[in-house]
Amino acid sequence: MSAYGFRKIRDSILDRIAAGDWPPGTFIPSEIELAKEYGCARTTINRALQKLAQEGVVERKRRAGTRVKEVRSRVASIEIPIIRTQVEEAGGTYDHHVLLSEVGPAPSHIAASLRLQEENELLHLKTMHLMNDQPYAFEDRWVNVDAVPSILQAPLDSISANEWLVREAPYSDGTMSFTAVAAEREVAKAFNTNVNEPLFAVERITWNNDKYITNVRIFYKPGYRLLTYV
Amino acid sequence: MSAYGFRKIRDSILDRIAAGDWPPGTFIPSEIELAKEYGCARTTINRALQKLAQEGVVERKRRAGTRVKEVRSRVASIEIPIIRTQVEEAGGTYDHHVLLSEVGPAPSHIAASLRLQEENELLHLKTMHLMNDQPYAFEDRWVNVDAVPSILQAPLDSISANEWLVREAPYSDGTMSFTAVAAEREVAKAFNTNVNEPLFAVERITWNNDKYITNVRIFYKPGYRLLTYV
DNA sequence: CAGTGGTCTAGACCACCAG
DNA sequence: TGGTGGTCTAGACCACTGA
Repeated sequence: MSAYGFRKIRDSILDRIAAGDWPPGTFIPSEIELAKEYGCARTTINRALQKLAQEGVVERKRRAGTRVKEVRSRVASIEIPIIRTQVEEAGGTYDHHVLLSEVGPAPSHIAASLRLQEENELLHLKTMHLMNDQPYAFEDRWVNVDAVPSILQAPLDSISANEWLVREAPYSDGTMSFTAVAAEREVAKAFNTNVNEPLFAVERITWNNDKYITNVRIFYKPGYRLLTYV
Repeated sequence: MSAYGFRKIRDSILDRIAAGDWPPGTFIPSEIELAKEYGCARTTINRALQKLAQEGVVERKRRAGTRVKEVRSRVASIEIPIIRTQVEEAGGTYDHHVLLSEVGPAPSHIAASLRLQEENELLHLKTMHLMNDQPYAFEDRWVNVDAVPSILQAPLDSISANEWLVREAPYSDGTMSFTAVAAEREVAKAFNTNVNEPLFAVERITWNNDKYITNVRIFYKPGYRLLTYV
């Protein structure tokens, strides 16, 4: 429960919005008025309202004030942990097998996603992550060897490429997308399931300033569900 | 650019972490020390460090201090707009068709997800959302009539149930999850695709205090991709 | 117990922008 | 130009928890 301090005020204001005190599109009283009403410092009100703004409930503008959003966007914060952590926090034992590790030219769609002009050599990795010795997630990764040459010496049998890259390229920025895909033969076999089984997939592209580092697709086991905590 | 105030300090600390000043697993100086070093109030340092914690870069514990995370988790913020907004912002024209609208008892798994003890009557809606007259998303929704009795009089042909609920029954909380599912016959037909086609699905349950309002599953058209902006 | 982060206060200055 | 939110300050008290 968030029953103390600015959280309590945030909850209270949210309740009043939900109760219809301030219908969508209308303005909430100013921070100063609310501070008087709640008998607290303006800073505390400010913090509560900033939280509500971050959650997509209200919009705030200087001079104008704080307005209840007409259509409340749903903002979800999703934490994508390292798979090992994910497994261990679920109480399982983690392991992984490298199924493929070879250096070669990239297929055109991968090269395009990594903004590679020339025909760079990439490290192609396929890894199965296991939870309690059962298939958990299948990883298909391309690493730009130019950006991270030392990847070729990494002990990828004992540490996953993901964790290794996080250590070597901690500044990475990137994009992430989620899709549903049909299991191709190789992946289906790895999961011991049927071809065309729907799989939840995450695709990440990360770069460091202008250096594109890696493109990875992770296919989770059938039935996987990504939860969010609003 | 975030070149002023606590953001600048956040950036500076992040740079120093990346530069190796404080390797993963080690502790950052305390807020008081950093405040001295940066020549600002402790509150400002606190804010910068809280931001880094929220971003998954550091872990903070009372008494212990602030530690650089061994493995940096990826935190993504996902904004799920109203479907109409989603379509219109993509430059398309929006429309929707109500395929089913009936009141009746809930199947047990729906009743369970809405925490309904008795055999409440629920409004069951199936809606196809269109973009440029093409199927875009299929919505399967159950509404707790007890919590929102006026839903029965809503003009759901002209306004989608989603938008109507947002206006009439602001919610305070909810959960959201993402999965990949195989299209069942009805949905496949609605999308004019094959049975068992993988579809990206979002399930949302929302409530207001103790009143459970609605359970909705939205199946997006084949190939749909949810993007995040880190 | 002592030191850390979590939070609140009261006051201040500033950037912004609708009127 | 006045009122709004954005942010900072200096100080304070508290909750937690490692030693």
